[in-house]
Amino acid sequence: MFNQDIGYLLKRGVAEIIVEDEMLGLLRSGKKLRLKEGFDPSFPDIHLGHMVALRKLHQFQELGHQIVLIVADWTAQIGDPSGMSATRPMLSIEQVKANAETYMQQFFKVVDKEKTEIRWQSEWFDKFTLTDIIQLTSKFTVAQFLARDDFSARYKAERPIALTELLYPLLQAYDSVAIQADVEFGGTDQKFNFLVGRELQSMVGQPPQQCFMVPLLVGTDGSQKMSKSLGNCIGVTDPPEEIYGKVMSIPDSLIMDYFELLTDVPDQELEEFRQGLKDATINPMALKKRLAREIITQLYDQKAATEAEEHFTRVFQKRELPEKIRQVKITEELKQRIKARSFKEEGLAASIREVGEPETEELIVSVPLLLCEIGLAKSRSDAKRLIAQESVRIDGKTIYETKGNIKIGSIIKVGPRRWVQMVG
RNA sequence: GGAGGGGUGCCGGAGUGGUUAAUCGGAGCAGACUGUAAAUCUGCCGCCUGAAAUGGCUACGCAGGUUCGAAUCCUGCCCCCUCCA
Repeated sequence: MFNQDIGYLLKRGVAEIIVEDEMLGLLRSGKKLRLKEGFDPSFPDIHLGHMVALRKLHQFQELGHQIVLIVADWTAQIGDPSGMSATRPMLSIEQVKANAETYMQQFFKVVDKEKTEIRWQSEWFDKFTLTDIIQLTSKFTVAQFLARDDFSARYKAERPIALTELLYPLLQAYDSVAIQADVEFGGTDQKFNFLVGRELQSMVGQPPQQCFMVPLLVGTDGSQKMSKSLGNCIGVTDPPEEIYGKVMSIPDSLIMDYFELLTDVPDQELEEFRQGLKDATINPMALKKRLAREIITQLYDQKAATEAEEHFTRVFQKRELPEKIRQVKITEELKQRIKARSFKEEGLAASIREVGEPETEELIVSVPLLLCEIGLAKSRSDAKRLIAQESVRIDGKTIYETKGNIKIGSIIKVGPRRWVQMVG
């Protein structure tokens, strides 16, 4: 049983472990391991891509090991050299704290707070002196760093590499020394940084950490790794319906990866899925529904998953109205703004009329203006385009011109998934 | 210190005096098809005015200038990259 657990732990959803034998030895030794996970407080939002490693951490926790979460408040100022932006604005201390707070709320959706130790880089780096930095940097060579994939790629492509970026792996490595990490967790893109940590630890006489790397989850676009800046991610705090919808929109080719990395559906069952997909006895859509339920159940609960599924079926498969629609109040202020900015010509001004009781009040409005005011269009030009494309519906009727009637209770729909209901 | 290359719309990247709100690709949006999959096809894709045709404004690192007219020419400035030292 124990061996089975370990096998699952070290195989399912794992890209690479350095050094696997040592890792196995550590697990068998019965020692309570210190599992390192760092995060950059510039990006406090966790998405499913991060969740892969966090799920692993949780599994280790269940076996009694200790997570050490590091708030990388120093390296955040450098920026991880994973090719994107080299420079980024320095965050204020308050901002860092607020972001750390946000991060942890999401982090503890997946891992057990009770078994987590939280450490800040500033605990050790605030005290760092130039001497310390010189000592640290003197241990490595430029050639070693240029060996790293993205450094060498950028170097060859004659793209800039900031000196501070070279410092990034060193600082991250020092974290491992500071907390005496036994294992560091992350995506395969962290391999270089992890290895520097290993090396540094052995230089200072600590047992080198194991590097536990999970595959990078491909985002909803089906081609690039999930990342917030690419806009292809599913956030762990996204509302259930949204997670459901986004999962349904992933390409079929990703289904099995998602199952493997993000759920506990047993390997054997996954094999059946694979086979079923292969000989087309399973509808991929059905699998995605299952997947969406699994994920939402983990992040919320079963009830939320069921509701999200009902919502999806109703709104997107049957094309009915959602049960909850964002409501916008028709305030005096809104009316004034609509009046002030539309139909300035005398003849038309009169057409803004009130019919009968306030309850049945009907307004003739400039639809582009209205869409802007209630946040369904970015600008009036944008709104006009949407109308021209016949994607604006008021109470089920497609709008073809810029004039339209609304009343209390009117439902305005733009495109396939944006609704607003006007309320009094 | 010297030499060379470059800064264009969300991103990549054309354009080197006018017909350029700026070729093209990607992303995005809308639509057809569908399983909110893929593939494919169509349209849109700066802001404001107008029902629309139209019109106006803002935009090609920044500031000036030349010109009837500039992203494109001139001057100054800022920033980035590579190479040599």
